Amino acid sequence: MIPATETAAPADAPTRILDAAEAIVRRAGVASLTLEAAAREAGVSKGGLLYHFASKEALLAGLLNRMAHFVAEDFTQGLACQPPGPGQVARAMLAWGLELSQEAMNERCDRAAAVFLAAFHQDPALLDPMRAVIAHMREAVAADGLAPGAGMAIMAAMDGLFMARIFGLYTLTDPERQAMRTALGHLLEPLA
Amino acid sequence: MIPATETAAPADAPTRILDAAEAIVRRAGVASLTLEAAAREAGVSKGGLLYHFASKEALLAGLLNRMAHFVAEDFTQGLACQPPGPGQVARAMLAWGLELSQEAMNERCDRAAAVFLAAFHQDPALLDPMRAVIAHMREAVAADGLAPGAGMAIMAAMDGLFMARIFGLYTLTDPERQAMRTALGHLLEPLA
DNA sequence: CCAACTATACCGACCGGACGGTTGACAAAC
DNA sequence: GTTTGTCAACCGTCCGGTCGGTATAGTTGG
Repeated sequence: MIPATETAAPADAPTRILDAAEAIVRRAGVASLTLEAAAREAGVSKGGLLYHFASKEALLAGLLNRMAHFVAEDFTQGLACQPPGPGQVARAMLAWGLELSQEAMNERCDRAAAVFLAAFHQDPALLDPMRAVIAHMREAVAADGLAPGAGMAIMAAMDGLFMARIFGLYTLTDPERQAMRTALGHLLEPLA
Repeated sequence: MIPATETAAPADAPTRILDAAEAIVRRAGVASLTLEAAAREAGVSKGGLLYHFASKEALLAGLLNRMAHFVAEDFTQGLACQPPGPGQVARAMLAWGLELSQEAMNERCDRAAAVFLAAFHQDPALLDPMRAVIAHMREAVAADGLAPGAGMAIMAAMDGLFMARIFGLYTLTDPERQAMRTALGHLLEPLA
């Protein structure tokens, strides 16, 4: 959704730097993200980068803040696509994790994963903004009007798929996704 | 289960080094794991460490192999505790993720997480032994005699809890654990 | 029995490179 | 003329890995 500020759009330097850092982590892993590399990829010098982000930690913090914002927006949007009523939140999560096209899902996962791991490696405390977003989601799940535990189970399952993708542990085939969708769908009924 | 080879037991050097590396990552994060630090904590010199593990990558590989072995064993043991029949694997996974004492669960999670993240940071390919173990689990789940998707949903949910703990995203309260256990329990019935 | 030799386990000084961050200069914008 | 954005050179540190050396325990030949 958010406009693709990349191709042929001369974004401002901070944005270009964030994009570059993200791209590096996605392409070559956390360990390859250095200030010099990010600066080069963003088309600025190292000094120029440090003008906008005073330290590597600041860079990662900026990256994660942007991501947390994006995730929160994504969640709200997904929620709006579901008809209201009990289980709305859970349905939105299922749609996010199992009904999205593989490409869309992979794009979101990989992007989030890159930022996530990079920030965590620098300092686990940098994840705080993300934790806040997730806490907000958990509240929404708790107030979803489903049998207690059902929503949390669905959320945890989607988190599990997310992790599996992050680390390349496994990916579901399309029939598997469908089957899991059906199974978890049973938890949506008010009293199962 | 596995005998605690730590306290007052002068294990052999390679084991001491692996323990030390693991402890460092758990205590101070991936970034703090240096060869010198690991060597010091293990009570050997850097040269001594490099005698047993020829490179940092070799050290991480050793760490992850040990962990993969431990996880596989843990899985087999948990399986043996469940009465046979359809859903045996899924029940074992539920027990692992939701019925274990908090302490036991945290211990396992933290230990795995530390090794996992350290290895991934060094080189994602180092996770291959772990991927093999997980592939084996997925096969077991697929042959569990449950409705298709149910077992995978349960496995994914446990993975999600694992990730949430790794990154300190959230932890379930005891009532929440109980509720999730109940909800996922519904998926164990042959045809829901 | 002993001397020579080898293998194993370990040590710690050192090297080279990389990386985060600093500094001083410079040009355009206001 | 000062603020803003950018640059390139430089510095200190840290870390992975190398290397020459040492001590102990076998092993072998005389």
